[in-house]
Amino acid sequence: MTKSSSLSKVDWLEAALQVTAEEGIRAVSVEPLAKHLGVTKGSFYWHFKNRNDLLTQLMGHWENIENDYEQKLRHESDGTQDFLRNVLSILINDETNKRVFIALSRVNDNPTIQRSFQTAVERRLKLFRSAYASYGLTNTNLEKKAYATYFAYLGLIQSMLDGSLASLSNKQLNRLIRHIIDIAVDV
Amino acid sequence: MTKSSSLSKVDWLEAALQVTAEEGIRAVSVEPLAKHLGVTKGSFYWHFKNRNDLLTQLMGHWENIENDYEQKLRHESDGTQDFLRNVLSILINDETNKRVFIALSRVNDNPTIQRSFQTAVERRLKLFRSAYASYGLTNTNLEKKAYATYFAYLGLIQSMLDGSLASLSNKQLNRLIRHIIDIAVDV
DNA sequence: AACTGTCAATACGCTACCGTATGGAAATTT
DNA sequence: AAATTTCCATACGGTAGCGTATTGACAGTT
Repeated sequence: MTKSSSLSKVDWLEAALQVTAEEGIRAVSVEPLAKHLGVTKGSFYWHFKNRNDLLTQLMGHWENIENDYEQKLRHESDGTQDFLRNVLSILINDETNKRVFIALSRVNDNPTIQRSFQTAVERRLKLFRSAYASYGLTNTNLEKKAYATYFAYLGLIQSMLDGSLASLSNKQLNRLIRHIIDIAVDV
Repeated sequence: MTKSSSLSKVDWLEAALQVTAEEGIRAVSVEPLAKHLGVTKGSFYWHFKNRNDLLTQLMGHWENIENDYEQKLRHESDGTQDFLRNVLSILINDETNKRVFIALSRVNDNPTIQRSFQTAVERRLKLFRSAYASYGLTNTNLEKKAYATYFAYLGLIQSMLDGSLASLSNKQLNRLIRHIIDIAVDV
């Protein structure tokens, strides 16, 4: 950010992603974002057609990040015993990933973002399906287990972010997370 | 709404609750709401101090509704075998309850609403705890099971509303819901 | 040194919403 | 019937954000 005198498109996208994680998509607005980057919106409208253009490109950026993420995950532990455990552990503990995913889930007035979110949902379901397939599950058993795990994952990360688990100590929270993962891994 | 020539505070609260369910808290705005009720905001500011006052009173209204709800639930099936099954079935199938609960979960800029949401979360956890207590669970086993069920519930209803389950047929969806409830009931 | 392209500042108009001030009609009270 | 209260309309000013138009600084090119 301070490395170059003039801003690139990627600088804007990364700032936008950060704001998304911290305050949600609605807070990704051009004037505040410009102020955050220390410029005026004159710069913004040079790089982007309009706000919606930014959001669309932001979704592309995010999907690239998620692709790399998935590649890494699969490359590291696909087919092994703790593939699912690794996947869940990372999805649950990566603060930015969690926050962006939940932020996207809250959007209800932007079809492009909603499609991106559905892609992200499908990606997670696919990860869970391949894990359970490697455990020998098939057909509806596999589907049911994949969805059950997805719901538990979604409910958990959402609760971690909305304050519902604020009364738990760190130790209790970690035990709870481990328990949720144990249930998912247990077939 | 057409029953009386002039509006009462409750008329406004119910309209606000409906908008909350349909489009979220952010859409509960005074001028659109007035238009929806066929009046101007002159009326609104007679009934309420400001928008925040409306939201605060809306939370009170909602908590009353939830209290009645819980009373009814407990009165009907507390202590019986299918208490938990009834609770989940109702929480999952009542469209308005679901939508309002999720709408409240999305608020991150209004402490009053956030407190109301936490109260609603706590109410659901308490229902689950009393169910599992009647099944003989205690201490951390009871807590873990209550949270696991809450996460599954939250993940499910959220997915029902954000379109993640749109590819499922009604039959498939109902089977999935039944499966989630079965898991919850199975101790 | 002049030219061109890149990035940004400034100024402007527009929309949607909040909140206030004031006046008025209808109902209710006295 | 006069007075008061209840409920609402209208008009106004203010803020936040979007998007456009114009100008300008600076870097690299020729």
